[in-house]
Amino acid sequence: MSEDVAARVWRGMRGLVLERHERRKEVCDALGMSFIRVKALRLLAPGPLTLRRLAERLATDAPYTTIVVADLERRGLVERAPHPEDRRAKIVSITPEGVTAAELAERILGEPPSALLALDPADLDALDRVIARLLAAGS
Amino acid sequence: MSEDVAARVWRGMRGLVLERHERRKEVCDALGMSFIRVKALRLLAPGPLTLRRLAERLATDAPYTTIVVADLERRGLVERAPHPEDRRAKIVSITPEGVTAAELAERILGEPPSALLALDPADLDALDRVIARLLAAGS
DNA sequence: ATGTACCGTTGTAGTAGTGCAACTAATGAA
DNA sequence: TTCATTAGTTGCACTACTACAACGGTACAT
Repeated sequence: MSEDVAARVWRGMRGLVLERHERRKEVCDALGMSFIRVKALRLLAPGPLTLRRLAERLATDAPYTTIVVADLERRGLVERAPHPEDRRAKIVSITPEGVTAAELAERILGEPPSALLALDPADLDALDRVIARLLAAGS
Repeated sequence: MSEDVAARVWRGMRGLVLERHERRKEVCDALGMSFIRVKALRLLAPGPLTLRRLAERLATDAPYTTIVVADLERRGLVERAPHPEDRRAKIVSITPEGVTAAELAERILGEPPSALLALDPADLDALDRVIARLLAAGS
């Protein structure tokens, strides 16, 4: 049954990501901040967002996002500026220091498990191809 | 560079598991308990553990594990019994009601994303084979 | 202009989880 | 026996996060 295979694959992927290679604590220790702040920083790395949009991406509400952003701003990692077209909104953008921190986070979180690095190149390519398809599919 | 491929694959897997298909909230709502309790239940499903061992598996300390287990016991989902050989220790085991709850959690967490179910059977098999190898490798 | 809706902020209250200290009971070694 | 160690528990203090209410400033349609 291919549903069983899918279930086994899914369990396997979850196990790899969530149990064997959870780097949450490591990255929080390295950056000296809570995980939601790391997440915010990574979300802002590609480009500025309004606070509201950031809140959505963080799956939290605006009030808490204000606190997170204020803290990151205090650390000099992000900046808040009024939105040029909508003066109600503010755009939150990452600073050079923030980029450095975000890159460190990416390096820690993105470091592939050794098993993945040790994988046979053909297997790795197969994995790469299929994962790309999964990501391309909407959900 | 195969390291780049590995990094891309790893990022993809993390994205799938952590961003696109995070079921934490869903399972907590369904079971009416915090995620660490769900985790404890799932850890106890295969067989009893001492409280200390459970604490290790939960990556938390003994005092908090006591609280979690006491709460699960109040709900009738686990039981505490004195260890037959070491009267300092207690063995925590899951009840039939606990098994039912754990199965529900497994069903929610283990439900593969639709993209995985829609995958070409050959791709799915390839994925299955490689994931199995990754899991077989220690880390 | 006016009513409605939206954005960010402040505040408040509650839950979840972490970390540490101290205690009892039990084990095991000297 | 005595002593160090371990298992579980209780308690406390703290951080992180969630959820909601309310407010001022702004946008926009009518």
